[in-house]
Amino acid sequence: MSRKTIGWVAKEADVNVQTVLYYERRGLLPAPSRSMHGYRLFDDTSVRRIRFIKRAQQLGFTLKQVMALLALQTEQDASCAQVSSMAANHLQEIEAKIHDLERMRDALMPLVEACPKNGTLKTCPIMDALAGGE
Amino acid sequence: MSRKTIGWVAKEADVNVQTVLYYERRGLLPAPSRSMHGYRLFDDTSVRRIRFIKRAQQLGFTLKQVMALLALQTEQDASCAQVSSMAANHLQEIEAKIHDLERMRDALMPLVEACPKNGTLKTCPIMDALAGGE
DNA sequence: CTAAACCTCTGACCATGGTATAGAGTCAAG
DNA sequence: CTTGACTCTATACCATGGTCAGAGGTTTAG
Repeated sequence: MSRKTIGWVAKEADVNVQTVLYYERRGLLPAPSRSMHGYRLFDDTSVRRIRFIKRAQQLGFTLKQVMALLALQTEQDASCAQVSSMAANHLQEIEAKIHDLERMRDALMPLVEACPKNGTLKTCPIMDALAGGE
Repeated sequence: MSRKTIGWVAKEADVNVQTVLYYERRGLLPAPSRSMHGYRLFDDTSVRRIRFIKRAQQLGFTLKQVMALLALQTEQDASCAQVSSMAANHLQEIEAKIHDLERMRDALMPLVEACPKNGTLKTCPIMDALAGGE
């Protein structure tokens, strides 16, 4: 397979050219080889790597965490347990965020329901709660 | 009640002095009056305002949204319905975020559970999923 | 009187995940 | 040979919610 330009990778991986450059800057993609005139030369391992990043992002991993996952991927003695541990940690963070949001929802929902929606601010239970109920 | 310094407000409202300045820069707090020597002079309406901001933040409102709420608060003809509408919108956003996170959790959890935690990366279901299962 | 402790101001910096812009060089089709 | 599309580098910008640094003025206790 002949080596392709950055535009090709971007299209294949369905990201912006700038994003590929950004990932390279961030160290998520290795510095690619270059053509005579300094053009980056990629192949489909780069495309697969970007897709890996995107899938990890869909699972809520930050680029920093993805970087750690990618680092494991290239270590030959990396174990499944390390990946699992990172994923389990991340899962806990996700659950914590869910709980935070649920707490917000549970605080806000009764206020919205209690709001008559026709009065002034003085009788608004939402504003009242925000003002501290004083 | 005598007017106090920024340090006093910060302490009363349990925020950083810098944060008070930041809120003023962002327009969440009005430009305070000044002493002879240019020092900001506050009273407890400022403290109450910062506490309002903090409570709204706890409900997940961004500073931009808080600004809108505060703007309503000072309009005399603002209605409860406007507040309610903002809150209801925000509630929907919260629920959307919860669903996103739940989707992540539901994708990640079976992978973590399926992971034997003792193999190499080649047999790791998590890595496999991230690599696209190819 | 002096030194510490507080206050002021502006502007830059942190992480996050990119996007945009400018000026210059290169490549391929017509 | 020209034109348009692509690439290069470097830098700046977006929102978010602050935090920090530096240079200076003020206040207060000893």
